[in-house]
Amino acid sequence: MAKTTSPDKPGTARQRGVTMNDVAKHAGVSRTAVSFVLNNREDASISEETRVRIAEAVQALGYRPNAGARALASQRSDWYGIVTEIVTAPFAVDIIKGAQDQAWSDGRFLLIAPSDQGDAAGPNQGMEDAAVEKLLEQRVEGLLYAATHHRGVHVPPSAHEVPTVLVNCFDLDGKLPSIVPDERAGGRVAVERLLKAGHTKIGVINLDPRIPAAVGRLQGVREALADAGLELDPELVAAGYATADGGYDAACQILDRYPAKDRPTALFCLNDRMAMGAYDAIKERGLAIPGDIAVIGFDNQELIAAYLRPKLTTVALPFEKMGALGVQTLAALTAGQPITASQQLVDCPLLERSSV
Amino acid sequence: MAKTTSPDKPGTARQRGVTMNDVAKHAGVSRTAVSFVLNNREDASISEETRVRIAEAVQALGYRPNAGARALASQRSDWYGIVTEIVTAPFAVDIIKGAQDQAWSDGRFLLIAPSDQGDAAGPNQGMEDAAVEKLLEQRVEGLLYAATHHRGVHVPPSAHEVPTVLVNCFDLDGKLPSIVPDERAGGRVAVERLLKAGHTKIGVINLDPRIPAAVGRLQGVREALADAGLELDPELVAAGYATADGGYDAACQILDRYPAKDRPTALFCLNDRMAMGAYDAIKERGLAIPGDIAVIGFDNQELIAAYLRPKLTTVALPFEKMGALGVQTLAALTAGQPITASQQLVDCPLLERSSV
DNA sequence: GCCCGAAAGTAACGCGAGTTACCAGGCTTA
DNA sequence: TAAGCCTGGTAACTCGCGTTACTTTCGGGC
Repeated sequence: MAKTTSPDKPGTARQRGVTMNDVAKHAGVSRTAVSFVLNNREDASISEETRVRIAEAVQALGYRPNAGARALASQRSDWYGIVTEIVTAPFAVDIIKGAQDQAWSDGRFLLIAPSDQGDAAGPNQGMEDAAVEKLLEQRVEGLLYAATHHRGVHVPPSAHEVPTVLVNCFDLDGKLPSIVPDERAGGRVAVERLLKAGHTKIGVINLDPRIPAAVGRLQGVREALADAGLELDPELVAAGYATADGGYDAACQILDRYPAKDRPTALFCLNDRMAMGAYDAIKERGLAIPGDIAVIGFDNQELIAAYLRPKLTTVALPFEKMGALGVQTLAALTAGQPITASQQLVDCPLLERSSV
Repeated sequence: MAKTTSPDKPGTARQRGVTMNDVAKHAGVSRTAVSFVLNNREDASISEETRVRIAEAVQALGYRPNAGARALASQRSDWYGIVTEIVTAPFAVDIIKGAQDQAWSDGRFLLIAPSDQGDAAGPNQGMEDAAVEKLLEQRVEGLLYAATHHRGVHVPPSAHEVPTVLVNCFDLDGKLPSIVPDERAGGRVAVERLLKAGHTKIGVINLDPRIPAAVGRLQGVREALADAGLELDPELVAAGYATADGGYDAACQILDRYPAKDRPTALFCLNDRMAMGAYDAIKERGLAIPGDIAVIGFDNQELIAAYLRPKLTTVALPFEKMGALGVQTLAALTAGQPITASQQLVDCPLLERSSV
């Protein structure tokens, strides 16, 4: 048997990188000892002196552990995967940020894979399956599946091979745990804020009424009004495309439906883009915000809400928190907690700025 | 202390995963044969019949290669790493998207690591070093280093251990290749557009004049004017904070400096947020966009530019393209191309909307 | 003086692949 | 008929590291 190392061929500059073996040799101990020290295994007995020698050798050689090899040997990768359309349409990019931060501070890596989930059973299902497949090849210990818009989804079958958590969407097949914003409470807090400011005639600029966000938020609106002994007048609700133009049109409808003295004194826009349009409609009519009409938005799209003039008071979608919670939930699952189809609601806080 | 030995019995289906050995057994061949087939090695001779048998076994068993083990054995991970503050401040998130897409379609993974690069030699240099270190532990084959704002940076020393490319920033130590937007050409194209529309008196709302973006864009402005035989009148330039409020103030300054008939007929705002503020200043004065005053922005922040009313014509920062080009450059470097401190300029296209 | 147990390590195996060297048999060719 | 060559394939080594089982030394109790 040849000795452990084959002689390095002269020509090959093949920078092999320094391994635990090199450290061991340099410190005059066995590789096992190095491994013990590096992993802080208190159950193995290594003298303080040797410990120090090894640490010095690590320093001297600039040793850097090989995560892949470690994963292979220990059968755990410390990797999570996230597959998401957010990569392709970065509206809710904070989900990634939250997940990333949480994973990172837990000493894990988050592998990010793109997907083109169509709005329903995607036209591009293949890409998504491939993404999951790729992640599983990397032996991720768990999967996050995130959407840009709160909605129901079908998860690729192979995702069931490891613990999986849905973020900002929920499993239409009802098998996986999910984390979604508490739309209802969000709608409620917005209206409560307006009521508190003395507004009783509140216009609502609605989204497509079929999507979960609209359903939840509107229910919250009704609840808040009911608590104050009021009811939601259908005349005060207008729906439109989820754009600034849509918001402009809807605001015009509502505002022009009444003579000045009967006009609603506040508008609750179910997203910030629509609020942006509503601003224009209001200003065009020579009305002041919030003097004549108060406005509350939803989503807290920083670039809009924080830069509109006056700055927009809005309900924030807790993307970052949902991402973090996703990773935490995943950690619990991979630690052995049983998988259930539980749904965690995350609070949508009201951000007070200057439009109320 | 802990029972590390887990007989495969207990409740948790310790799903060992099927390996190449299993496939080999199932197909009645050696593991080597399987490896050859899976890697499509044309130099090894395997009969068509065996090939098929192996493929069937792979199917039947649902075999999935272990990327980590493959990386270990083949000494190549197919991973790139990107360390960036973009994760923490997602302004230029499209850089990640571009890089991710490119890497993905090249069959590689992009590991994303966060950093808190302060604006100068960061207060949080430690975090950044740690990020690079972590990526190197994963044995990434190359590094991307990206910033949210075009500027000079110092790269952590260990980044020099693998090919590294800077994106949207450049190496103050002048050793690494970088990819940055062509600010100068961007400024030029904006002004040329205004000139073409007949504007000759053009106000400029400037950024902090020391940053590379301002320097470059302003130079472009001068060039375009010079080509038309004009000069940049200092009176027409106002700087401000890079916010909507800053833009509002600066626009007021410029507009109120002149009587109505001498007023500039166009404003070039060096970023979209300032353009947002300028819009307000213009509208407040009862002027129409673009009828009385045309506006061009810079950055193409979708949420602003596409939703302002009228929609903002602006010069786009080519984040996505820079990200993609970063990965391409990295691929060339890891393929053996020598590392130089070359700087690639990426075009900033003008996006025509409705404000000119 | 002998046995025992803790302290301090070490040899050897396995993780899941890629890769090299080598072998068996059949067909050509001289 | 023997030497060579191609076809089809395999054993064995390697990658860097975790882990288990086993060895050696040494101090102390009886």
